[in-house]
Amino acid sequence: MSPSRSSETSAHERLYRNLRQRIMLGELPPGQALTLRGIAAEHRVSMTPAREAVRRLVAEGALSLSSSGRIATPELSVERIEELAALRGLIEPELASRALPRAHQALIERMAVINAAIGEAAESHDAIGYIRTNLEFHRLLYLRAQAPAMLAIVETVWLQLGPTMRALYGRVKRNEPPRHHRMILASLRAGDEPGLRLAVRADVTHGLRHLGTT
Amino acid sequence: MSPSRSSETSAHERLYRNLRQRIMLGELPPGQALTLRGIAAEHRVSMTPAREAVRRLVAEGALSLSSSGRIATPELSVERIEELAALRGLIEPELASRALPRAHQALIERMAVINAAIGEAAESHDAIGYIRTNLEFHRLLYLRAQAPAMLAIVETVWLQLGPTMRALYGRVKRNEPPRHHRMILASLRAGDEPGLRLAVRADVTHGLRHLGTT
DNA sequence: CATGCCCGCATGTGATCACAAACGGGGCCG
DNA sequence: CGGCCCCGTTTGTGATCACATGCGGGCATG
Repeated sequence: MSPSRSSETSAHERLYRNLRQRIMLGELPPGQALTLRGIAAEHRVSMTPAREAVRRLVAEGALSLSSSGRIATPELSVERIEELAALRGLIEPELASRALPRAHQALIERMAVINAAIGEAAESHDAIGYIRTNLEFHRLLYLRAQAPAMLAIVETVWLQLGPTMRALYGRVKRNEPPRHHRMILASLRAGDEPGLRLAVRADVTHGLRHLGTT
Repeated sequence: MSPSRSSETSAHERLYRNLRQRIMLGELPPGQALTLRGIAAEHRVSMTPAREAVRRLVAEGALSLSSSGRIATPELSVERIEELAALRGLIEPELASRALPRAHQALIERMAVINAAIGEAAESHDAIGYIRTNLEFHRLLYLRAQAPAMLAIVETVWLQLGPTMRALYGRVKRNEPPRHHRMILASLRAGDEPGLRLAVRADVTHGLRHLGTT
């Protein structure tokens, strides 16, 4: 076809990034149905790149296939959510700990700025903005850990939790940033490694705890 | 086309499973080049299912694409290997701990049998058999943890390490099962949770430690 | 004999077609 | 009025084709 848009990356890569971002930020509710032809048409490409992007996202747990092959965002069971939260609680403190020696003042200030943005998103009840800035807060720290494989796995977990997080934060009306973020920043400033691990673990575990109200 | 082989699963699923197993067991050395047409021809299907299987494996880190899209098994840097080993050391003790309360006598005996098979594979210098039985030993335990998401992530890590493990075990001539396996079995029998965590962590960390000889 | 260029072929990407299955709505029967 | 069946249509799967790209071997050149 005419390469009207001469983007650097291949078509399926663009579809993949677009879908991945929408899922991770919770723009799609759990159980949302998708079709290959719909995705393809939306991006003005044929079914082939759509198939590859979907296949990739299914492999990462960001989408699920019904027994007959229909595509939808996953509807997570409570057990699975708790398991994914446990994985976050296992890996993220490790990433934070590895990032701590490299976390300079400038980084901490940038994190504080993002934390303020989280507060703004919370005040205006912007669920997607809240999720996005919250993930940015964590990712900015973890990038300093110089551990790409660990970060990739954590992002996969975030991806799987995306639709559920949206449903969760859409219900719980927050007005302020997570309380543990201040503890994370304080521990970073103090160079307090055990405190940082605890703060990160608490932050990660806390948000996913009130699920009994489902 | 004529559905000559009426297998239950779709074609790309069969290709995926076949390739995944070969990679995880270390049948392919690091840097081994593959082609879509080659994979397709080997399984008597068209390129389409081969593409989807490869895409899925790339998403899991089992295969890597060059900048021009060529397919090969990944050649891991030492840093990445250490990171993946750290992930194993983080998650596998947790899985073992969760499996412990459900680990009955019958399970422990089956693990002991597999451990003997590991010894046989080691004696006959059967690298692939060694890797396969070793993973079976761990998987059999972790299945009891009732934590499918964690198990899936650990298996992804195993998958990424597959070609490297082959290169590793092919060089180091082992003659016996990993020494920490006896500690794992003993901790299981004694119901000793902290000991189990330590034994698993040691087992996982130990095997990947002697990399300086590269 | 070493080195760099060049062309042919292998390879991945995307589009399109054919087909089987299953979803779902409308109508029929109890 | 409710439940069930049936058929049209949507949807995923696999095959095949056209094309751009880049790798690699062979030849010419210094």
